[in-house]
Amino acid sequence: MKNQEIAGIFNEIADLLEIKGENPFRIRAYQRAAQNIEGHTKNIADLSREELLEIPGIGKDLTDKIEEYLKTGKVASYEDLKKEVPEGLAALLSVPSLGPKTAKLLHERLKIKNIDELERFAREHRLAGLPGIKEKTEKNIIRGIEMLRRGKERQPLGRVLPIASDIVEYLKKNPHVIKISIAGSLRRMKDTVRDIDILITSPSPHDVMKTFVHLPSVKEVLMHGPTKSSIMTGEGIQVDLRVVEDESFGAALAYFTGSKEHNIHLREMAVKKGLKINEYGIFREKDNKKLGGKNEEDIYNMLGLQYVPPEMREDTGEIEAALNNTLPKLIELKDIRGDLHVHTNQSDGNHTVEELISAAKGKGYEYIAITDHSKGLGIARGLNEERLMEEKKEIETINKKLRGFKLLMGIEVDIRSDGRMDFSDEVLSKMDIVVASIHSGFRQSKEQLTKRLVTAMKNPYVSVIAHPTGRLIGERDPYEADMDYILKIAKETGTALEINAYPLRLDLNDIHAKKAKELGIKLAISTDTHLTSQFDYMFYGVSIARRGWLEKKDVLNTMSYAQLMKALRKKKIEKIKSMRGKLEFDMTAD
DNA sequence: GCCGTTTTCGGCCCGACTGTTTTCAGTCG
Repeated sequence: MKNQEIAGIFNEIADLLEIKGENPFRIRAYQRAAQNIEGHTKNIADLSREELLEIPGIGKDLTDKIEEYLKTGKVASYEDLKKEVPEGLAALLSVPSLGPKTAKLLHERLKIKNIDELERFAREHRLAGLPGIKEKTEKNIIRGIEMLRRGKERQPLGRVLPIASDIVEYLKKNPHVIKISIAGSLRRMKDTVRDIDILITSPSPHDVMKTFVHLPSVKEVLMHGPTKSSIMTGEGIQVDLRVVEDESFGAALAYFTGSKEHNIHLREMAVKKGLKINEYGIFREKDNKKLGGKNEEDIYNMLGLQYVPPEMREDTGEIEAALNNTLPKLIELKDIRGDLHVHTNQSDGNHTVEELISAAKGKGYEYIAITDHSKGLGIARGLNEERLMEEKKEIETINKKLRGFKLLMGIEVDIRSDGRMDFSDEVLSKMDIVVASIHSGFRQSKEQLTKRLVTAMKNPYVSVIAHPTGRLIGERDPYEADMDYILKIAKETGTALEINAYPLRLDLNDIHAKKAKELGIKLAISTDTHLTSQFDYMFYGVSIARRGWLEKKDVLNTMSYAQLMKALRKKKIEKIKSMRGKLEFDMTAD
């Protein structure tokens, strides 16, 4: 996908233009274009000129630049800009509290070109004395650089949400708090978040703010105003709190949840209707009469839109869909009827089958698939043929005794480095479900990795590809595989793709999941449980699915046991037939 | 740079907090 590359260039152009002091709206145009390209589910390189022009925020000029880049690998105007602005200067913008005006000033007066130089000047007190800069600003710049170095990366959703929930519980105890909600990218359930946003309504903001800046987890108070404060926790996560009156809760929640792009789009719509939206409500422009804002729904209703669930608020088409009354009915946690990727203590899980059944029943599930590792994964005590068959026998015995609950006999079969499955087709054919995945050779070439996954999908007994990109958030990048091609083959072979709900994986991610849905590929949302408590991760998987606009019908494990077994068998037969067809064709071709 | 039921030119979302000021610019979300 060229999308990331092109979005990156447009974002850098925006930074360079900012330093040059260019027209802010021109800068925003580049940022908006970058955002829309990055979030686009189709590979930009495959689009025609007309299709490019249809992307919001992409006009004639940017289309030219995209085509220029695809053809030559460069954008001339970007190369020119880089010559004008010293290398490294744009990086100064990543320092919190330091913006383009200051960056420009620092370069013009002190010839500062990068963050290291900036830090040296600041520590030597050589910034103070410049217009508008004194000791306090100097200190803020040093603090900003430290923050940047410490917590640059975004944190995984699964790590931050529990911290946020603790803070919410603590603040709830303050008697002046009426309503409280998590907002920001955390409420939108982005797979990684940079900070925690919390919204409160209270008649006595001062008291709430006082509680907030004295939370036990506060390491530093970054900002402390009457309605808005920020703190840094001991874990190095920034928490922003906003307090409004109860009458404004809905408007403030919408404003504070974002995304920024979604909000800007809503406000532009409002302006065209003679309305104005801010965090206090929605108002009639001419006489400033308040028309709503106590509930989030007010905002959408007044604009003639369906209510947009927070997970969709990225300005990637949801507003247009809401206008046309065609928003998908997003999948919900309660739609999930089972888990298709579960490990027992036979491989690297921690529980017996019975313990897993009991926990799954507690979740209200109708079934789970037992999918231990295969022999190739020695480190996880992967099962050989003999142990697998023993497990199968055990599962069959247990199944006979179960009432209102079923086990699927499965395997998480390793895709070996040469693309072969870790078990023969004969063994795999005895499974109810085969989940195939890559656990080694991550550094192979793009061609090799793609080929491995494609070979797996073409195997008639493989039902699901687990954690298809192999990423571990903050630890390991997704491996180089041609995702567009993999999606194409998944569609052709009828292989389902997994949204692995393990918080560090969340793999597929939201963008790929959306694309898979558009192609008509089925998805499985699975927890990859190794501990019974990890069944709870399903919530994260469903959140990613919602961000990918998935509906109940797109997800395998929303089916009943009978429907699922029928669907799995049908796919298997179709695959075998199609493979035979290919084989015969190949033979006659020779 | 984009975009059009007021516009092909002239707009482009809106407000809080900080640090430097004595009325406001810069930054952020």
